[in-house]
Amino acid sequence: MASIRDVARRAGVSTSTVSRVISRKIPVDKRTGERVMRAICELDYRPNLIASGLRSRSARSIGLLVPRIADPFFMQMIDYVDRCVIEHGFNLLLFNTHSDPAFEEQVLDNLLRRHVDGIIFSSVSDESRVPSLLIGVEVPVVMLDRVRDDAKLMHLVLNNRMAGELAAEHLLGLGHRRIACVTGPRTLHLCAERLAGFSECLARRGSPLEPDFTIEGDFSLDAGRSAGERLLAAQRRPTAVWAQNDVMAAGIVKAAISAGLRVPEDISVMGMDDAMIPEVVHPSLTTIAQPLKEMSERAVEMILETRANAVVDRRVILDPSLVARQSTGAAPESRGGAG
Amino acid sequence: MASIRDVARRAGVSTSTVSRVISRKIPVDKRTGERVMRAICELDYRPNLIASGLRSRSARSIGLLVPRIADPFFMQMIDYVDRCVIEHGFNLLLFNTHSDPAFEEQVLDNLLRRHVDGIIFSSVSDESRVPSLLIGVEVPVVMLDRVRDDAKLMHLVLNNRMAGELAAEHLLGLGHRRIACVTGPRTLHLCAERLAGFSECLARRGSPLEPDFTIEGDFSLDAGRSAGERLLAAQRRPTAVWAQNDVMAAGIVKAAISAGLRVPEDISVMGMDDAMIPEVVHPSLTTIAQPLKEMSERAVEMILETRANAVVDRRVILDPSLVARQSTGAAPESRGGAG
DNA sequence: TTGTAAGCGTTATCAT
DNA sequence: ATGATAACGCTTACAA
Repeated sequence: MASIRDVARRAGVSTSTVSRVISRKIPVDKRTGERVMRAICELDYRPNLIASGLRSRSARSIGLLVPRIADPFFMQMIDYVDRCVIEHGFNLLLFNTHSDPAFEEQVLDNLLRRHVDGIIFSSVSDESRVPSLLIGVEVPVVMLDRVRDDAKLMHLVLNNRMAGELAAEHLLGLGHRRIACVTGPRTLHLCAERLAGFSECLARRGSPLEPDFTIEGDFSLDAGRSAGERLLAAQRRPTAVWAQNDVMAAGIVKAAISAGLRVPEDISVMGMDDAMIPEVVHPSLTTIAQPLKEMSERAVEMILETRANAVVDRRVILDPSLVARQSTGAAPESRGGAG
Repeated sequence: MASIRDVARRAGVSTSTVSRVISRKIPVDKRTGERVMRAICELDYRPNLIASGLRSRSARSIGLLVPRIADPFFMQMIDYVDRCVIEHGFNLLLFNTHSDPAFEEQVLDNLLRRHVDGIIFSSVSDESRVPSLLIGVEVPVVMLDRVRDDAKLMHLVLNNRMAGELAAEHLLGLGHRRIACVTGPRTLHLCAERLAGFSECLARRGSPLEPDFTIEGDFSLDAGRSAGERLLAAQRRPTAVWAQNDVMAAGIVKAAISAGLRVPEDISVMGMDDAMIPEVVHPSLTTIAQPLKEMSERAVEMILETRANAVVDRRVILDPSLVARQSTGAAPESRGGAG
């Protein structure tokens, strides 16, 4: 493959001139510039980004760490981050941490060896040592949805408490009083926050969450399904359920329909995330949407701005929003006779 | 950050010795080896993969090109490829071609500049010039699901004709005779193959596909939904539909249920791919599964073996399989009275 | 077994 | 505006 020397030789200039033509940061005489460009084309020359990365200390790539690739939410995130990263002339290095602290550390090591220009880190395990390992590092890091206040790292978090409140308000507004919640792993701060917002809002409005009506899941379809089955088996079953992600909500819907119930006529179900799942299932899921596009873009921008020594907010909080679809409706009691 | 020189200095050896200790390909005296390791730990030294990549001409990374990241099928593929790549000590560079030939070429250029160790390329557009551009290249390339016979490139394809046959056999076996098919973009060879297998099998068994009963879609939920609506509006509607991916099948299910039909009692629906969607919707989708795990692993192995100068099959064909779930059942005619 | 030294293909610095 | 030259941090002949 042709190198910058071959181009220089062919164009009758030095390698520095070729480099200048390519980077187009430093002015070059128009005629020599054209000669160089011609040589580049004739030789089908492609600058070697590895070499360039070594010398300029930037391989123009961003590392994205997610706990799970095969997940609708993270898949959307990967897509958005990728678009944004490409737009800025960078590439995406993708790492799956498998929600495993040990794996995370190994992956991090790898990442640092590759000298990426920035790291976007979405962990779903609050015990990870990685954030602390990340503090000394010279590359910009943005943590997504983590709260442990390592003020040294940039943070981009969702207002998870508000997510719970929005869900509660929506269901209360439809007349529901017997409301259940299927949470994610309770050890996750973000799940606890969502639940707190949800239950506090219910309590404030006079319909406190019953202990039997909060079930912990692991964000999987099966967790949703079995939580649904348990809730429906209760003597006085709930008329509405909020699941802390859409996949579990889909599981609950399956459990309900399998049990001969109609959604939302007999029971309302809502989810969270608003990535892919809600439209695919029937009835379409009402959900709490995360501003995933904005989150992804902000993360990339925070990194790029830090790199450029711009002044950057070190902590950004974004608001979720309600997206009403078909899976929630008026409470049975408020439509027909008393429950 | 500490470099190999710092380590060498601290351990009182040369940089080559340090390099040997790290690569552990060349024997090193046990005692010096330990001294070096200690120095590495003390300095928290991490070999720079950019520098190593430049010198050794291998950055230990594999490039994966997919037409769409935010898609259940490709998401699964990305996950499997990543696992396999990591297992072999490589990293994944992900590229979204957006099913756009122009974008593909730009992305390819980028890929070549990065001197990846191999390229796995899954395109969903047969007109792309990329494969021809790829022929001269010195890095191993594996094409997924492309048929245009550039014998210069390695291929890994699904037996798409068999996929159509399996679908037809399944529905015929359940007693269906009025059967429809919602295809992907007809310009794609793989879609044409699936349809050919499907319709030839039906014709062979005396239930040829009616022209009105094949509808072209674009693999999207909306395409499935509107195709479903059109099919259900027909005077004599089909009793079974095969969609060439699961997302469109989900759209058809939604159309059917919205029209007041039961699945599968009134109409059977089946999909293809078997990635994420079939379990999430209700009823769970019967589908034609692609052996995605095997495909992904084979692709990575083909690259690694080529790199190691092993003899490699240049063309691998894998078989799909039927996964029966709840969305298909006996034809209405064959259960109750005649249609 | 270990050290020396020459690159890998760029870019950055300093001249001119 | 352009050229010579020295890095960047590592690997790898080759020599010892």
